Amino acid sequence: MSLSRPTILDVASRAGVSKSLVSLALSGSPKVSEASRARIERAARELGSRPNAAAWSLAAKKSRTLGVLVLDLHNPVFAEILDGVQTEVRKQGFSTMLVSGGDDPAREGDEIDTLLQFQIEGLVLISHRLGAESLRQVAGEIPTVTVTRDDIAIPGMDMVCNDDVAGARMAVDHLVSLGHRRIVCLSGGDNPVSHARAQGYREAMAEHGLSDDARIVAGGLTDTAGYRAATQALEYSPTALFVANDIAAMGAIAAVEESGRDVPRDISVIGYDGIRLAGLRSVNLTTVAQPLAELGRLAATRLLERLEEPGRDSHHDRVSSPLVVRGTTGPVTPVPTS
Amino acid sequence: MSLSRPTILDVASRAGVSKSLVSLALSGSPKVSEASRARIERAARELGSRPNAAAWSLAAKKSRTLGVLVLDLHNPVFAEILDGVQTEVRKQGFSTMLVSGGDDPAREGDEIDTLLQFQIEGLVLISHRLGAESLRQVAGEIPTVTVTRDDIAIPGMDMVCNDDVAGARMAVDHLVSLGHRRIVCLSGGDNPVSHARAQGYREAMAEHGLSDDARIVAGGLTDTAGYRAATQALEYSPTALFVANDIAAMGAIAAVEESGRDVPRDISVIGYDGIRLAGLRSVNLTTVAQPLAELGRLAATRLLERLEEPGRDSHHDRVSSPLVVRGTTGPVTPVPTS
DNA sequence: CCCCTTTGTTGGAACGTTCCAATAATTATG
DNA sequence: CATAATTATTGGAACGTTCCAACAAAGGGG
Repeated sequence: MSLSRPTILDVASRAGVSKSLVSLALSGSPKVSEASRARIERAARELGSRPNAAAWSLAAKKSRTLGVLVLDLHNPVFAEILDGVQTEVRKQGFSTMLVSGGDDPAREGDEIDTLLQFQIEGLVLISHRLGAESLRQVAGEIPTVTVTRDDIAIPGMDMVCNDDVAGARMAVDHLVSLGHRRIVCLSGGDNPVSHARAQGYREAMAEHGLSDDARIVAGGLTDTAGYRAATQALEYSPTALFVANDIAAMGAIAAVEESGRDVPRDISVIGYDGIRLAGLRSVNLTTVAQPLAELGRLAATRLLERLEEPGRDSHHDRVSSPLVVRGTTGPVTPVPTS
Repeated sequence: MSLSRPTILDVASRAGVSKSLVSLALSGSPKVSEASRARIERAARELGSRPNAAAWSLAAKKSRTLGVLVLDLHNPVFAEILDGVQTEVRKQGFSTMLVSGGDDPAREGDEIDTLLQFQIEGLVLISHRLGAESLRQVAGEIPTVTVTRDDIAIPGMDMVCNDDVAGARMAVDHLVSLGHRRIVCLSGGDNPVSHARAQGYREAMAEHGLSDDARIVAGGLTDTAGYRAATQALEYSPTALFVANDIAAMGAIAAVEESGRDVPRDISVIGYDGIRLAGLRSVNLTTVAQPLAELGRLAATRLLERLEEPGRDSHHDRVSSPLVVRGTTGPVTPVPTS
């Protein structure tokens, strides 16, 4: 309704002081007398004034706002990491401006541009879409932290991720300890994360002397990709599947069940990511659970630290992801299926 | 790195024109000669200048930014609506500033405040948390549209939602057409949306002369709530369950299966919302699918329309949600179970 | 009682834009 | 060719803050 909101000038005249004092009082400066402070606060409350963030940011030459780019909001992994970011950022008195790349690299660039226009002070990239070149360029312009990728090290850019290789090995170890040997890996396609997970699979298989049984089927990170890859994997008559992520694992389970086999009696399935969804009763997926919210929290912390101390060396955090055993993995059945 | 980014003054001096002309050129005014425009654009590109959104918003007295408040990002329903909002808003040249209420009413108020500080021009509320009073207050301050609730009509506030009563009736009709009579409703608890869905259930049961078979079990909108409610509902030995939302329906399915019954052979289950997740192969849930992205798109459209024409009457859109039949519903088994 | 500190308070200049009224350059008109 | 009309361009005043140097008022020490 009110076309022009009250400004600090309105507050000042109502409280009978200068605009400068209002500014001081509202920013909590100690050099304002109690009397004035009380009068100013009352006036501000009565007028319902709200500081204009645009003016603030212009004058103070900072925005106290962090930009967050998420690969695609539909994927629960990102939503969960995001939540950790937001909680921490908020706690430190910053705001976040969130944009979604909508799974489209071109749009991703645009969105970063928008964020920069808003004078964000730092950028959290929850996406592995950006190429090395763009990444380097962005990181050169603004303090940046990436989450979920550890393929590119750029000086001055921080990195937070889980140890995909170790996680994948843990998954395989678990399956082996249940007696499985014919374990097929449904890879997540051509991206850094999936490569690392496949690598961990290979290493663990070798370590258990199962290199000859190692089979990697090319898949993707989606439900349908998992379904297709699993269908194909069945030709190897495996007793267990290690799938690149939880969503794809769900697709894989569907494929296994449709083929008339039971999970986990005939075939065990293990995923990766630890999205909440995997914990739902009807899914009940065994998985390597990344501490998603913690990843987000850590990323925010690192970024805020760098804002304090811009020149510091880049930090590379690699947190470990525990194995969460649920209902889709079990001991290998003694009698072979056919 | 560069402490001070290039401004239009830098561009102006490089192009040998005044700052005003740069402003004109960059905003695409027709009264700039081709020659100057080309020079200015080149200079801007070379310097890598980016308009300062804060300054812009201050000078132009608008922000071209819309605020979006989401109840909780973890719930896929909201992410999917959000996606529709963002796509449309973006198309019209606006930016969005997203905040999440984190399922906490107090924080929700704070977040709206933050949004207002950023001088957002309009607000999209994807949440049914706010009470009538706060809602009225917010809507009085800024053009607002709510999505997914139709319980409170406030003059000047637009509303976009689906017809929950009709949707619920459709669900029941579907079950009845499959021969079901003992259909139990697992309600979603004490919130406007769940009330409407339960109401639709009651109406449809009455219409089919099944009022005596109507049973409503109090539940919630989460996985575990659905599980518990379903466990309780089994005492009525139903042949079908109508569950308040998809997530709860997934919990219900788990309960049914754990009790040794098969879905859909022994008991059919139908959900509500149409989240993508429900379409995953291993879930394959029959549901009343709200056009989630469309809801978001429509909300954005209405809000932008209102910005054009501030005084207009409030629009209440109630879109219809088609039934999507998948694998969790089937004909009632001819022979009674016990 | 004067000067020095301390404590509050103030006006004005910035910040990077837009917008407007005024000017300069160009073209059309009689 | 002078003048009017049009088209390009410009400087300056906003916008709502912060920040700083300067000032007023009040104590404290000699």
